[in-house]
Amino acid sequence: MMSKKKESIGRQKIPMVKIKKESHRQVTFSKRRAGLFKKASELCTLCGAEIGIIVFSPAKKPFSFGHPSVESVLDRYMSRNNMSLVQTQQPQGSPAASCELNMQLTHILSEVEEEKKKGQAMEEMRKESVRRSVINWWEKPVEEMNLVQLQEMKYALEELRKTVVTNMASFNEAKDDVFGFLDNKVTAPPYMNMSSGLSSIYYANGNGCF
Amino acid sequence: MMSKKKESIGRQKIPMVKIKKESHRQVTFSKRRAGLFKKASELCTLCGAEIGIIVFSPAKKPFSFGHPSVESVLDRYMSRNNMSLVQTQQPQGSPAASCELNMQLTHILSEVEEEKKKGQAMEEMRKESVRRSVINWWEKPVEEMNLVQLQEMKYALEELRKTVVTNMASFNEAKDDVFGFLDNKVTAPPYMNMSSGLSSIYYANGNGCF
DNA sequence: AACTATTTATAAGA
DNA sequence: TTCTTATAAATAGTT
Repeated sequence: MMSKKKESIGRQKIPMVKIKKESHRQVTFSKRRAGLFKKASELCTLCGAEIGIIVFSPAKKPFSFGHPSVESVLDRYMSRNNMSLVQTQQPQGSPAASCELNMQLTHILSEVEEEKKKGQAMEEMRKESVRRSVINWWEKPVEEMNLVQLQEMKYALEELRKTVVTNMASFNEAKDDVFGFLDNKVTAPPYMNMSSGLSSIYYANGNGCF
Repeated sequence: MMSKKKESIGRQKIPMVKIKKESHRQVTFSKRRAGLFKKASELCTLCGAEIGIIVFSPAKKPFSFGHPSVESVLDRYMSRNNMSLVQTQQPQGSPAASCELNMQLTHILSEVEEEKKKGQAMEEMRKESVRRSVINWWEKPVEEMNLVQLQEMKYALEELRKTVVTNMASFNEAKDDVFGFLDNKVTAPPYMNMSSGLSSIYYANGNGCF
């Protein structure tokens, strides 16, 4: 056994953007689809969950995973939604639309919140940068300029945070104003599922309204 | 130096059987569901796939993930399989208001998405910068790079703030609109077929919305 | 909700 | 496609 090191550079980090090269994308799709289905199957086994997954490849080919079966999961999902629509007789207005809009509003709110967190994280980063710069400012001539930049950024960040906080408040008011009346009528408060960070609209609900 | 031993035994291999302990199972469900949705979102981004996922927790709570939307993916899957979506007609309020609101929300959603992506990209850049800085800080003046990073970030943050402010304003308008039409108790003809998702173009409903 | 130590997933290369 | 390998990412157990 000789030392034939580095036979591979191993897994490398890749940017989270669409893979350009067709062949490469196809390979990645296959691998990751398999990985996704495996994760789903483990979730079913470990937690007793029921899962249905539909995947369309970039070439529009359909793949699916289901436990106990795709159909049972989809049926249940849809009947739940439809049941709720049938049972929930709303007096007037557009309750279904309201429910959906409310959910999307909630979704947006959570995203705004996420941005706020990011803003705060970046402020932390700024502080860190400042710290380092202050420690070394006498070493480099660019430091002074850097500090000016940092001050400007600090200002921008503080403004951003103010704005976000203010608007969050008005958003919440708006939400309550518009949809509050639903709460003491037929529908339960909409349930919002977690966000994973990519898709435009995905939500589930306990009251079947979407 | 001493102590500071094993603060954690780290991840351990677990048998692939249903987790007995209820609380433990619930925690694992949450963690792994999040992981599953993240994987799905990455598959969408990297490969341009379209994915719909329905998950029922052990407690029968539904969660879903969809890109571009659960409905569009399920609908496409079902039409391929000669299944029929049960579409229940819902009485609608002011179609014009709904349409307007939907457009507003679609617009806001897409902008928030865009900002979110920007934020993520920024975060990546920061990480990369930090990583390089840590490795080479004694070799090169990282100050310059940091300056560029900071300038870019400042610009991005200012843009974000503008967007947030703009969106808040337009949403508040939208809020007033929907509030008004709900209050009006409009009795509208129940011919309008409300689809589930903003991007579900499959359910043509004749009013040009969605 | 955060933190490690490990296991698991997977990007590259063959 | 399938296999290998080294590294990135997910997560089990703990606080």
